[in-house]
Amino acid sequence: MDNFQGDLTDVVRGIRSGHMTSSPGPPEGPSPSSLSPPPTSDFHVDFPSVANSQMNPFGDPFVSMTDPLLSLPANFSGAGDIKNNNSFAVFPNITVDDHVKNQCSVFPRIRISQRNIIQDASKCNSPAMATSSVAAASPWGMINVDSANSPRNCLLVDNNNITSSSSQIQISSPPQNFSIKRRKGQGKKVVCIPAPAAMNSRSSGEVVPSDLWAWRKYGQKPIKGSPYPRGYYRCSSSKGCPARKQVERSRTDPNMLVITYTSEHNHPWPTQRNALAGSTRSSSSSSSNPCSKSATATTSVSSRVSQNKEEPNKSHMPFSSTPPSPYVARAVKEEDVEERKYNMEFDDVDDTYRPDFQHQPGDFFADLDDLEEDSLTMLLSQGFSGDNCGGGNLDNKRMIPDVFSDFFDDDSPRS
DNA sequence: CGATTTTGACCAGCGC
DNA sequence: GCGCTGGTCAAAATCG
Repeated sequence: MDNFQGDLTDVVRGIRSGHMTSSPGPPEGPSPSSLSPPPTSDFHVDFPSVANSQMNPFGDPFVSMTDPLLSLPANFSGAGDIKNNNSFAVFPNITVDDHVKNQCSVFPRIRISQRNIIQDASKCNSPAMATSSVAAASPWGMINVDSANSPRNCLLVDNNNITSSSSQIQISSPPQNFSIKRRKGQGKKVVCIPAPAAMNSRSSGEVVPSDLWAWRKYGQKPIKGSPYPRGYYRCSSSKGCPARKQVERSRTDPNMLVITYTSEHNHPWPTQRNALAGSTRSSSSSSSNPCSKSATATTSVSSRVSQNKEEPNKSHMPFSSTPPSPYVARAVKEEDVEERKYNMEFDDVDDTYRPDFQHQPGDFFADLDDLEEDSLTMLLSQGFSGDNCGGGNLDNKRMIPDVFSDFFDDDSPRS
């Protein structure tokens, strides 16, 4: 029925069209226009380059992984569009040359130090976001926030102050927000992201942001007090993986999706076999060939991401080559976290979701070079539309994933 | 045919 | 104990 969830495609569309707040929502739901704008605040978001990702003190294997929610061809006007459309994401320019030079993280990962978290986020008012300090991460993003000072933890991007040319982007004054936290006492990580409008989904119109893991929906329930249903997903990347997530709209802000992650993945990134299993139908398993005709312009980003997942473990993922897995998802003792989080120091990142490594970090980070490059390889090989698949149009051209092709059908510059 | 989504039923936890 | 609520199960439907 009515789901007001969204997937990356819609996020992208929303960003592109400036309709991030256009999600329909039920009649009884709060009107987006009635919502108070978030406060103006300043903090920094560091987009780690390949170099600094290698210096990642957190040992986070995802640090150099790409963030589908934050990835778009910047040349679609990049900051300009963001500026005009109240978008939350910042998009890197992607070129073949960038790839070759290994200078471009296709999906830059946002990391916000707690010390940089705005102290004036009081206008952020999602109840779900209203508890305790948090440092958590999804596979596609990690943000450490101090909610002690922000009832609603938000990553807010300034319409007026975005610099995409360097690895550091100053952000302030947000129209949209993005936050991650752990729900008190439940061992959960809550992610709050702008809810895309349901524009291209399956029958129900349900669309869910992708986060590189393969999720299978196993239930949906109406939630008391909320006009929006909650979707229940489990990890389908690996059989027996306890990872769960719940996706629902914020009650107070229908434009926000609240994603609650429960339990940790007990496996590396999806294996090739299961990545396919976890992919959505819109991406045919036969489309390992990026030029496959089965890949249509309406294929969701989610499915494409799932497709991409099958690549990493083939040979490039740092945890793919050495069975058993070189890393296991960290089993967080949430009770301990709960006890600590109110006293968490700004530099305390222990609460951050991250995997443990069973091999030398240096080995892992050495692998990140390949990983970083391979991320783009995957995108280039799978995410672009047919014309680019012929191999003849790669010359320093902006490569535009066909998942974004809709945005360029009209007046958007491609080069 | 295999995998996912949908959706009603079932179960457990909690408060009264 | 009862009712409410949230989380999960599983059969059917759907899709590529």
